[in-house]
Amino acid sequence: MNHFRHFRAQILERLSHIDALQDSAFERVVVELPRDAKHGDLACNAAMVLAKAAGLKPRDLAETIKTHIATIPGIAAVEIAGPGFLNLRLGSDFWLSQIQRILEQGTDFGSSDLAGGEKLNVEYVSANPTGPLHLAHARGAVIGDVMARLSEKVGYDVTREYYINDAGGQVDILARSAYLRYREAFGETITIPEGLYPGDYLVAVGQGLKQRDGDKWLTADEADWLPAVRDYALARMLELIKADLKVMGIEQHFTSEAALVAANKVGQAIDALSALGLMYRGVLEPPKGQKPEDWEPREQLLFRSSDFGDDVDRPIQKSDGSWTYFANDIAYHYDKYQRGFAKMINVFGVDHAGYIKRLRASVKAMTEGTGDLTVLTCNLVKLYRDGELVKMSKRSGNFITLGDVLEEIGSNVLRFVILTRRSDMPLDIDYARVLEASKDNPVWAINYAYARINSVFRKAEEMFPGQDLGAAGLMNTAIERLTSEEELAVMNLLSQWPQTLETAAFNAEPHRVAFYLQELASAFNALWSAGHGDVTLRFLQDSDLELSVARLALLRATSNIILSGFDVMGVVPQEVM
RNA sequence: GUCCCCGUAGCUCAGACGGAUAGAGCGACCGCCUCCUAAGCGGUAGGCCACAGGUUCGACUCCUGUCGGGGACACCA
Repeated sequence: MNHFRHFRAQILERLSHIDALQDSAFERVVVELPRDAKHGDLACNAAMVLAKAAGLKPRDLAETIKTHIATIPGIAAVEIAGPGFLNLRLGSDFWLSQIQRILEQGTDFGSSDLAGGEKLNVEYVSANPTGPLHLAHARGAVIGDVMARLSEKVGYDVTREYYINDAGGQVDILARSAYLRYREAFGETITIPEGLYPGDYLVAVGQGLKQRDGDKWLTADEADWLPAVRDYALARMLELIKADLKVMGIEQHFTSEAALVAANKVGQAIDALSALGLMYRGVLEPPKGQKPEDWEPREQLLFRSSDFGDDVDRPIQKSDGSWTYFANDIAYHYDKYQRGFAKMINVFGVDHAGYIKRLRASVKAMTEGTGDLTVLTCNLVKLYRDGELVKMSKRSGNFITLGDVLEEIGSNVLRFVILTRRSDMPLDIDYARVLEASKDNPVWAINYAYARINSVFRKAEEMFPGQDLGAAGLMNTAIERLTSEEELAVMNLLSQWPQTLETAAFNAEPHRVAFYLQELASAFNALWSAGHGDVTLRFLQDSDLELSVARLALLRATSNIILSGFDVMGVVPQEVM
């Protein structure tokens, strides 16, 4: 349960009974977290935003509102502060109900059906199938995967998707590169010309092809071997890619660009846009600034993307009459829409940022406004070792593959590090730092809190043998015994989890989960350490079972939320450290 | 030339829908282990939120402009 929404609804209901507010609109009323914990558990701005229309001073209106909302169940105290804030303090009856919900629902606590089961397509990675994934792809993979998980939490019916760009010139280059490796497998000495892929991951492809087909292509014409070599190499590349994704726990539905083209989806999508009057033949202005030397004005088939927010209209056909990449992409999104996805999320690398406007324009146009495409961009990732930037050069084939990184730091750390930064900000990863076993390594620090909680439960079983310390046994707890500032801070944070999930999901900001977990772990560690100075604050008090159980209930709720957070991030927790 | 992103503490970064004294981690300095994991915790110092206007009762947040950093800009994918 999102307690902000819960109490807002309760407050609005009470406001509707106040005579002075009969004509007021309540949309601007917000229930939120006060900036300072001293101000209470919740803050409401109702008096300030409604005062003007009601013809009252904010603080006078606040007095009236206070008397009406003070009796809402769960609210222990209402204070008026500053320009007219209503600061609410929640009572132990409310906290107990929250702890009970968390214990009962486990990792489902915070899930909701706000999206009402709407179908959502999340497309990510979609790396060209011409080589192994590298570090930049990992970022998109994590962001997309976590967006998918978050979206499911708030009630979307999510399909995870990978778009295989297997129809363009790059797959012919792949085929030619693989063919050279095939000849190499027969002992020939090869030189890889500029423009082909030099990476040695193709050696195995050449060998595999030799094994499968023998020498039948050695003397064949390119026109004959190319399709076969291409299909074989493509399949091998997809195997590589899927293997890396599997290590990260990612599985997706694969859609082939070539298959869409073969099914004439492009023609259908362009016809649909033509029928809407959005296609025309015309000549584009030359690009301003540096004008390419070989630029020449030519008439092309253009899409009126500028009618839908793009800067200029975009070409759909190349000069040789074949479709542009954009045309295929229009077809792909048209296909998504026909499969029932009015709502789509794409995760792009920052180098494709300039492509977003035209793609969104095409979705708006072809769905006649009913479709919605959100595009998340992932900024650059730089890798550091011992403070030195690890150079990556795609041209020489000398780049860090995702497999290399996974081998060294693992999926957990990689996922977490990626999620500690907003996706559209540049990200630096320092090997030494992320592998450190200390609070400098955030995933470690959170897992440490979780492991400590497990440790307390092990101790508790020794101290109170026979006591039921499972969810059922902790359910009816004297939560009012928890009165320390540190304990209340943790309870308040636990209650913020549903809100965190919703914000992260609906604003497409998966990093919020990571920041929330760091805060929660930090609050827990503070609670733990309070017991160092003051023995009565230790969780387990062998002379006071009731208090110990109350504290254990809070701890179990905390570990449930940590597990929920890890679950959403795709991080696998360690039980003991 | 156009478009997109960014500019917050010494460093790396959070600050949803505009709200109260702008936060965290690292680094610096000072404390805390006979005790559930000190792999930790507490405290102190450190900010004209790039700049200038505008909207508002109220702007780090919204709008316009300027400066600075990054990225992308016909037919490639």
